[in-house]
Amino acid sequence: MKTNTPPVRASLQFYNSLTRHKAPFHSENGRQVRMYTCGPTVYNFAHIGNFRAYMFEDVLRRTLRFAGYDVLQVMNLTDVDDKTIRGSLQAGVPLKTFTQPFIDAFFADLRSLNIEPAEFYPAATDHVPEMIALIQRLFANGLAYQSEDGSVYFKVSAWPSYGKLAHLDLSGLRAGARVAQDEYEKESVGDFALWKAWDEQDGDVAWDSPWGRGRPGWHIECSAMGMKYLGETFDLHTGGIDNLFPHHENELAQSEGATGKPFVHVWMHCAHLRVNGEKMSKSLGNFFTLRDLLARGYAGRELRYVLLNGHYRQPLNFTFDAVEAARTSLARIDEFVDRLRETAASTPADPELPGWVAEIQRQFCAALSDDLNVPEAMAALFALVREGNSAMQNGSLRPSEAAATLAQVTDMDGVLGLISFGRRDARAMPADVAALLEARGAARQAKNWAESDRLRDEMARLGWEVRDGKDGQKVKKL
RNA sequence: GGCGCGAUGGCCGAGCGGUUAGGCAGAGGUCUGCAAAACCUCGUACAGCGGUUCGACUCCGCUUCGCGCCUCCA
Repeated sequence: MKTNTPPVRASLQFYNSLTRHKAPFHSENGRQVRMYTCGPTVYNFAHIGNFRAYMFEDVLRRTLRFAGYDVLQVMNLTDVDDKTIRGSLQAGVPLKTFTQPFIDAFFADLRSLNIEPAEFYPAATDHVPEMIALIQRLFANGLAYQSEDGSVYFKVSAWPSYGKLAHLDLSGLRAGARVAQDEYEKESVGDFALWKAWDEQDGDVAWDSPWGRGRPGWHIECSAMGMKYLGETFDLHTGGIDNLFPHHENELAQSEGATGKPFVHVWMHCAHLRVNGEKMSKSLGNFFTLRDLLARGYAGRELRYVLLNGHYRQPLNFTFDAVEAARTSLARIDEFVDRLRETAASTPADPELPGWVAEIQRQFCAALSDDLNVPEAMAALFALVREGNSAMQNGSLRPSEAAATLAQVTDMDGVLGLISFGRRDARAMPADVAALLEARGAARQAKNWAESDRLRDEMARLGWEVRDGKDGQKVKKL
């Protein structure tokens, strides 16, 4: 069915970390948008702070699709670095054996949050040849050198635009507060590793390269894999704000240093998640993985709601109160959708939307188009809920209009991903509950309210809620 | 020290130079046998002090408090 989505495509605008301004978004390839999103380092279970970033990227992706674009998204899996190597050594298993369960867990977590899958999830260990090739190009351009220990570094001093993303200047870097003492083999403290020579702590994790055995640096993996799947120049690159420096700055320098072309048009960064107003940390006891929260009985969609409902460039405060509020809010939305369905029955949707629905839809689009203002988009959704309920209550919403409204809600949910996901199935009523329902109906007919209430309580004890409306009893699985 | 961000009613959380954000919680009401749901009404919120302005939560400055990055943490 064709929905009445206004053309937001022309009006999308995003804040670009590179320019520090909002600007209208244009893809390089017309209909297709190519985006690279920094993925997890798979040495552990991801925590909810990580998922705030992945949620932001999900909204971005869904908004682009909503606006009519085809999205080609890459999310890398960092499966070789200090932490993964350390973990595998401690566990006494090969690297891949160590990381695989965390990769599986990561995908399971994405599913429980209804985060749409990316098109590609390349693993670093599968792309070492591409990284080596890229480093060779940097050598050819005079931007890389090998130190005495065999490691290869990027020569920041040879790349004048270094610092343009993080807006840092090199003199500041040199005076940096944290200068590692063991970095003497670098020519300059600002230089970063492209290739790390093997040392004992790497165990058997090593690849052959023109510079001897070793392993790739962290930054080079994103450059190599981004280019492999998206080309040497692409539209969007996202990540958490803490990736901005040094990771993204380094990636940018490497990539443009190798190709001589612009690497990414728009860089977008998501602010941190806080928990009860504090930074999440193990010592504060407020460090939660997604699994921790699911185990506490919170549903994925409730957590999705919480993670979604803030502007991505603003720190978001995670509280358990907020999850409780999300639960109630979702119940209201669910209630509304059910009611629309009942009102619509199987009536075909009006081709014309009721005026007030069209207006709300317009606001919804405008909010998202303006640098992904999800809270405002949510406000529009709730305006629809309120006015829709009101119209259904006074009987002024015709079934065909209800059907059209439902189609709009479904359309909006393409971005929000809240409605058609994660609701407990309305399982078939067990025979005992059905019997109670029937008995209650009879009691009600006889105006035996005491018996009616008793049966309602009994059903509640079995996990079924019953409500009385104009057209009889309605049952819902709790 | 450098670069940057924030302080909104009980909680979460948008926003704008002058007109309601929204959600949750709370109070009252309508409906209902009751309950639930739904709808209606209700909060003199914009850290403090100055300034600009006819008018500032919204711009500027200062102060206080909090936060992020400054070599591998989303």
